[in-house]
Order: sequence, then C-alpha cells, then structure tokens
Amino acid sequence: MTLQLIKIESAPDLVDQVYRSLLDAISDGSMAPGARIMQEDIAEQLAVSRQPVLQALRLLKKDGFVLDAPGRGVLVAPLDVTWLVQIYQVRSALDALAARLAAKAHYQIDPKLISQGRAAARGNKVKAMMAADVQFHAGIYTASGNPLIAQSAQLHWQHIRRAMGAVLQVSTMRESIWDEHETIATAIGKGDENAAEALTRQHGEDAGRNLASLLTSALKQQR
Amino acid sequence: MTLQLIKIESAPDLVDQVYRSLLDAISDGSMAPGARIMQEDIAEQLAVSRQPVLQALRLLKKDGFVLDAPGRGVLVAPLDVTWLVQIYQVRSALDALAARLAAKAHYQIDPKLISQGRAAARGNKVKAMMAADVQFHAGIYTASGNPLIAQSAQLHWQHIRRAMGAVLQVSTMRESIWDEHETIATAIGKGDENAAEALTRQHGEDAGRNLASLLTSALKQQR
DNA sequence: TTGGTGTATTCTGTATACAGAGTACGACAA
DNA sequence: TTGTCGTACTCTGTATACAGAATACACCAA
Repeated sequence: MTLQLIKIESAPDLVDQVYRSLLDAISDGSMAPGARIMQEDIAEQLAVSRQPVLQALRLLKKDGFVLDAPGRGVLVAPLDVTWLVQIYQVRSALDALAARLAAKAHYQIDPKLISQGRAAARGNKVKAMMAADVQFHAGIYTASGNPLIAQSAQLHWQHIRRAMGAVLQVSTMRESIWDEHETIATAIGKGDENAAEALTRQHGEDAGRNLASLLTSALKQQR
Repeated sequence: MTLQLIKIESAPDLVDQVYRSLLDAISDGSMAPGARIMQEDIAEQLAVSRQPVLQALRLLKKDGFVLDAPGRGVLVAPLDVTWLVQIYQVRSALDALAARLAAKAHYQIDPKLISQGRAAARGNKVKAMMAADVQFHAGIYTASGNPLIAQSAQLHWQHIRRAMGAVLQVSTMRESIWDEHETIATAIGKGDENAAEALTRQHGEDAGRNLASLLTSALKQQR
C-alpha cells in the first residue's frame, strides 16, 4: 500500500482562522499600516474569545506583520521601504535557488500559467495580475521540490501584496514581466541552471527596485 | 537628537521563556526526536500554566521543530535527512546572498573570528566548534545589513545544531572549513562579490552534503 | 484466539476570571 | 500658562475552568 492517501487535514482551529483573517485584512490594506490593534475588538468582530486572538497576534508578530507597542498592545506594521527592499533581496535569492533546482529537473512549466498571465496583464484588474504573478512563481517553488522555499516565500508575498495595494498604480505591472517569465520558463525547461538562476534573480531585483521606488513616492505623497 | 538610543526591551514574557527553553532542549537533543510532548508536563516542569506552553508550542510548530500528531498533541519533529538537505539548500542561498551584500560593502570581517575558529577546531569540544562556526556566519549576516537574512538563518542553524548533535562525531568538522572561511572573508574584504557569493554557496553545499551523509549513516546505525 | 463495540480516560483547545503594568487625564502648584 | 503629581481606567498576559474529541483498554461474541 504505497499509494499516496489524501492526508486528513486537522480541522483548522480558531487560532488559524483568526490568523488568516487578520493576515488577509492586513495584506489587502483593510487594516491600515500603523493602526492599533485591540484584542477585544478583534475577538468581538470574529465572535471568539480573546485567547485565539492573542495567539494569532503572536504568530503575526513573528512574521513581521504586527509590531509590539509596549504598553499599548500591538500595531499593524507600518509600510517601510527599507523593509520591502530586504524582503525582495531574500525573495530574489530564494526564487533564484528555486529556478536552479527546477532547471536541474528539466521541469516543464505549464504554458497556461504564462498565457493566462499575459491575459491578466492586458486586463486592468490589479488583483488578477497579482494573482497570476504569484501563481507563476509558486509554480517554480513547486518545481523546485523544496517545500521550505515555498513556505518562506509565501510570507514574503503577503508583504509584497500589501505594498502593491498601497501603491495601487496599475502601471506597476509592466507587461514585460511576462516576457521575462517566459524566458525563465524556457531556461528551466531546457535545464539551463545558470541561466534560469541568473534570469530569475535579475527579474526579482528589477521588480524590487521598481516597487520600492513606487512605494517611496507613494509614501511621500501621502504626507 | 538623531543618536541611536538603546531600545528598551520589553520584558520577555512567559511564552518567550517557554519557547526558548523548549527550543534549546530540542536543539541540543535533550528532547528526543519523535518524543511526545504533553502540555501539562512541560507546564509543571517550568512552573507555569498550560497557556504559555500552548502558545510556545504553536510557535515551534510554525518553525518546524514540532509536528502535529492529531489526537495525540504534538511530537518533537523526527530527524529527517530530506528536511535537512532542504534546510541547507535554503541556508546556502541566504549565506551566498549575505556574502554578496557584505562584499558590496567591502566589509572587513574581524580576523579574530577566524583565529578563534581555528583554535576551536584544534580542540575537541564539539560545542565550541559549532559556536565558532555559527559566529563566523552570523558575522556575515550582520555585515550584509539585511536583518531578515539573520532572522531566517537563525532558525536554520537550530535545525542544523540538532542534526549535528545527533551525529556527534567530532570528525564532522574538518579543519578545512576554516580555510574556506578565510577565503570567503578575504573575498568579502576585497569586495569581490561574485567570488564571495560563489565560495559561500559552495561552502554551504559541501557542508550540507557532508552532514546529510553522516546523518544518514547515523540514522541507519540506530535502527 | 481474534475482531468488534462500548466505556472511561486523557489531552487538547476555548472561554472566563483575575492581577498587574502602563497610559491618559485632571487637579494643583509655581 | 506650564509642569508635576496622583488617580482612574484600559488593556494585556497568565491562570483556572470547562467542554469536546480521540485514544486505549476491557469485555463480549464468533
């Protein structure tokens, strides 16, 4: 009996649910950066006790989405360009690693991911663009065969999502990224590890610089 | 008043203390891989209620040090070679990134780190060797100027420490690693980004392979 | 002897209760 | 008017209480 059984997922408990709910709210901007969080408010809104909220907040703190404000509880982490740059540095390195591993396996990335991505890029729905982008990169993580990469990167993407939301400008997503994606996919498919790695890193660094500069001006404008 | 004030550290609460205590026990092997953890036992040993223990365990679960055993609480994560290899892959990539950033800044790594490391390697205290190794790499993380790298890597080192403890063999630490460290430090100091990155990655991958094979045979021998 | 069913126990996760720390605000003095 | 002190309040973190789920074991039948 070596066949892969569907793993029974343990029922998501309240802490998980609160965590996701808060993470979502923070990522999509409905909880503003710098906003103060009070356990009781959250607990009441979600109709749970303070206990699961307390635990969820601690997890979010570990991930850098909320900060301690000693004596005043916790705050939604403010948007910080430096922080974003650091996120992109790490993510680019992880993406590059994933691309190299995927190339080693001559993994054939589903062409649909790219065609769908191009379609999304031609539309004007920011969410759809973002989703396509995430999906493409997630595809590489999966292809790498190293789940640890996906796990780390997933958190990074939440931070990125937040920054993107704050920038709002649709122009952020230049269509050229899908040319880059296609080049990367080709290199991976051919098994050209060096090219896949270098292209992916470059792609990530460009995206980081781009978003960072947009965020900088957006933050300046706000004040 | 632009001078950097010493940040006031919020008093470490019980959750933090329990977390560290458990992390330490797991990392140094005093809590055996696969061992079942019961909240009440821990709580009693540390003279706290179950509440902080519950939260600490959830944090450890997020880090991969304990696993859910549905219906039976949690287990100390078993030592898994595949997992270790994945850790090393990610850590090598992060180390390489840190080395590149440090080289960009022409950071001069304290030569003491290396001389002390060589001294430790000549001794036969596993702990001291390990500590020197960690310190050298931590130096690079600091030099990178990206605290996110250090944060991620710190967890990886805990996993590595655990594996090393299980292997026990002093021979694990070949003295040549300090030659490699010295080469890396030189490349960083000279600002040779490419060399620093490549050397560091190679160093990490070698170490990973080495430890993985030792762990494999150690695990085989156990059964 | 082996398989199945029912019950008791054990352990987790959530809710509630409690105590302590810090802040905010108001009163008073200079 | 401004600065300081004191008090009340708010909010967090920890402990205790409670309920539910899953396991283990014993008993019974085949």
